[in-house]
Amino acid sequence: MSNTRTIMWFRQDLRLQDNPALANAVACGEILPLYILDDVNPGEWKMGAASRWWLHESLSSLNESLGNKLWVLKGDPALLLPEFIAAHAITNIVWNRGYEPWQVNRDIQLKTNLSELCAVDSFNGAMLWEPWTNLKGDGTPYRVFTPYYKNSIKTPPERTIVNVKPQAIDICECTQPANKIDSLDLIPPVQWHLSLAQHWQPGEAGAFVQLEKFIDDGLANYKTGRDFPSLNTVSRLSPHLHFGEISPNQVWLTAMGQSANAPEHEIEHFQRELAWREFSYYLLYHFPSIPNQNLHSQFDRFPWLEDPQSLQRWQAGETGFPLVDAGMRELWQTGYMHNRVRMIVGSFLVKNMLNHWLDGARWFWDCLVDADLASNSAGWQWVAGSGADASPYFRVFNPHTQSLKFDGAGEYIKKYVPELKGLSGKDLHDPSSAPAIVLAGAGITLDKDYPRAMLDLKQTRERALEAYATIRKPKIS
DNA sequence: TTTTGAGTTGTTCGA
DNA sequence: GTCGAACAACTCAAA
Repeated sequence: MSNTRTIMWFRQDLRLQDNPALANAVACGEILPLYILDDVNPGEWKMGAASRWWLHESLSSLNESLGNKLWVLKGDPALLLPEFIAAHAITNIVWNRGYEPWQVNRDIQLKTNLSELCAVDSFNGAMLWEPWTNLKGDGTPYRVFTPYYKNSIKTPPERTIVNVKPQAIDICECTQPANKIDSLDLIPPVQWHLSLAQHWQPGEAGAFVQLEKFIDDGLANYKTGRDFPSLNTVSRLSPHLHFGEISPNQVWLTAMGQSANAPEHEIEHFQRELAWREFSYYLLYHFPSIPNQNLHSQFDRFPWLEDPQSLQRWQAGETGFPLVDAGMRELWQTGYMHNRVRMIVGSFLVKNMLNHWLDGARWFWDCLVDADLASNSAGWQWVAGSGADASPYFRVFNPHTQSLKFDGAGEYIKKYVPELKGLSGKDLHDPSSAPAIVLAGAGITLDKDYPRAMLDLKQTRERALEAYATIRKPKIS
């Protein structure tokens, strides 16, 4: 019988299965499972409102899986942990690594300091390939996805045995307050989160339900189906992955094992999308300033406009462009937005409105249940054109064209912008241009029941192209 | 060092 | 209605 007592420090790995740090801790002997809500170190990017709701639910679920023995603290781990280690006769502490800049810095420091008090070990629980692997021949990081991906898949993800949870976890019996998770104050005072609860099942079990659902309904038609927001063809695993309720290894290997149920190229396409998540983490790790600064510095000179009123209309889903508004309202109501629609509302904000991408990133950060510093930063910079593998300057999404192409029947629009359900065809996608008699028949008065289009697409597109031209590097003659 | 080909997700215009 | 080219120039990766 060993005399170890190991802190299993849960962070973004709120699961029992395929959890390397947990497996290691359990193998050593008695464990003390702990979560610390750290609002000190993340600075500006501390968790947003939707994420907090999710975290509350996910911690509750994890706590239940651990027989109600999860410890919960709030504050700076650098201050809390030494005291905690001493108070509970701890011999070891383990965790799975994080990759956000503030986490990396915090953990390096912690590892040094805690090593004087007990044994410390960290593991890879969140990545198929950790960011310091897969460098170019010259030792510098990739900035383009395709070569990064091609190089990455030469090495299969390290773990091949997943979906296993440790048997017979020996958990330290310590008394703690009954309402421990509530004490973190993760639930907003406004009852806004109630609508989130209708759409999601946070926690490890919920993650598996979602994975199965995707395998059954989405994977076989993933490549094309993923473009249509009214279809249930995307995985919707992002929040589960963000909080580590399921690991990318588990998802990757499960998908790979479906060749009897889905064509190979569909599976591969999904794996590519998982790799985009990896690439975002990779970029954030190697270019830690991307949450706030343009990866391509010529964008520092970009003539952004500041117009709080327009920004507010975009946020509220009252731009007068049905697909944009549907997306922004989906975000508000469900804490999520379909991928294609994210690109469209992003392009609208950044290119048609000429609003700085950071405002979009901040709004998403607060509203998304899958808010992830890596994916959010990389995604917004991609849309703006300032990031890696960026969208070319001339790619300005036309919300009407996109709407007709990807929500032709308007199912998605009608779901989130129900005041337009009396319209159909072209009029539904562009109510501002609909004949008066059609609008009257549908019971819509523009600017009363639904806003008139807040800008002119053609004119703002040209304005955007001009703005992009101003930051071109001067030609050497 | 130089060269070559490629680079997630689009739109518009003119034939 | 359909189709291909143009939309800049640059940077990246690899040979």
